[in-house]
Amino acid sequence: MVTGNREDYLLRILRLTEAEGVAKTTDIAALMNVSAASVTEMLRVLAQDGLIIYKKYRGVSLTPEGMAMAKRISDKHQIAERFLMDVLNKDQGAAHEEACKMEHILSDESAKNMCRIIGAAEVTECDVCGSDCLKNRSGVQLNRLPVGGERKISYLKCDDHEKIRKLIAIGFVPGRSISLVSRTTNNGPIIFRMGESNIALDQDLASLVFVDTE
Amino acid sequence: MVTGNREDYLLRILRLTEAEGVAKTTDIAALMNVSAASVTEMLRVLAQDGLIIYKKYRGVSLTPEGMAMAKRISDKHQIAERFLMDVLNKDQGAAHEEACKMEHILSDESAKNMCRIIGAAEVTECDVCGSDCLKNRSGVQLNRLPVGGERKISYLKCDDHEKIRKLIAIGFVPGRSISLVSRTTNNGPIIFRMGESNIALDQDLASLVFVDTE
DNA sequence: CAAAAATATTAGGAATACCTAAATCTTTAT
DNA sequence: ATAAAGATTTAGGTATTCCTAATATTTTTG
Repeated sequence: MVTGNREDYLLRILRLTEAEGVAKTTDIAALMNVSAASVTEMLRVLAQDGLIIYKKYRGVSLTPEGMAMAKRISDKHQIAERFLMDVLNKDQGAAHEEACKMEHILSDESAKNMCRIIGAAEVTECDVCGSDCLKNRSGVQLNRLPVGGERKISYLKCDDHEKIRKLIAIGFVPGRSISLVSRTTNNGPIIFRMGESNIALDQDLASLVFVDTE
Repeated sequence: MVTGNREDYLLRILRLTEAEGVAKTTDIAALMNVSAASVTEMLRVLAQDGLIIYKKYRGVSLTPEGMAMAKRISDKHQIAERFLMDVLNKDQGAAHEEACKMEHILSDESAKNMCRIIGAAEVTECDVCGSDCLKNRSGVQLNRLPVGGERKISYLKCDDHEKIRKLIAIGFVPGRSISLVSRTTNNGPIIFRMGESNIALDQDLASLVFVDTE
């Protein structure tokens, strides 16, 4: 069983490997705020679990499984951190802190849905979300929808946190079905139907909402 | 130091106290999926920490501090659960599961901001959010409903995952309209009407379902 | 190329949280 | 009222994860 604690070690090892090529006991210890002896002990355990390759006195590297696990956690951290900043209004420092805890408990599904909401082009290859994460996503802006057809909201495009929050508060949440009722000429508001009610939305806000193609 | 684990115990004790007046070792053990012996051990620790009042063989109750802490966690659970459903599109069961983990790591600030997004409509005193939260959605327990009047299910109160899942499976989902058809004497089941059908529900299950205070 | 310095590991413990089995206390039923 | 049943606690262990001190290995440097 891989505990949150072990996940933390894995993540540190990933970061160190990325930055330095190898992860050394002392460096891990420093980053984890733990004694070197504790690190050695944990390395043995992780090696036994097949997550790292560990040679005494020689530092460690991740096995493919270990790498996959670490990447997954790292992705969730990124997603959570952005979400906390963009949607829950936290500053970078606080968001990072909280993301360090969230990364261990966030379900794949929730992470994926957070991704849809923040929709920024920042995290590239994301193991959690697969291909439909944050990069080159297809989708149609709500304001370009033809009248009538029902679509599902795919994601909200990060532009301005305040607007995102407003949209969510109104009910524009990924996964929901929506259809365009009518469009005024020029740049007036557009009328949508979602659930039981009609909603008017300004063009500029509507342009932040992307729905599934087709 | 109060770990997430201890917080879980505190929360169980709160729920049992609310439902039954006292929290007994065996009940706690059953809800936590842990041996009675482990519970006894933990109760000693919690008592030592001043969070509960514990008299051997006599069950426990929360001290003011313990109560405050348990309430705070409970509030965060409710907020996280609703947020996961309303914003991240999770179904009740999955949202509940994940909220059980989130409740321990969610910062006050994030919880408050979640409230702002989801809780604009329903309000009252929540220890985390102060005045503007969703605590007051807690209207009336289903088993206290007068015969006849139609109400909407507001939420299901966390007590035990199995029961919650059972209720959901039967169809007790927030938002649905329900009315009390008849009540047997004593502690027998209660008959409700929901949609096209009548449903019998035990008192203890019914007490977990809250409907809007008209 | 050794000795000093830096790094890493082993040894021996501590705290938390869990378990089973046995003992003890309380409740229930005859 | 008392013995059986039920609930709770104690005793004795296990697994994780952390610690300090002592030991071993590697690297650096005079």
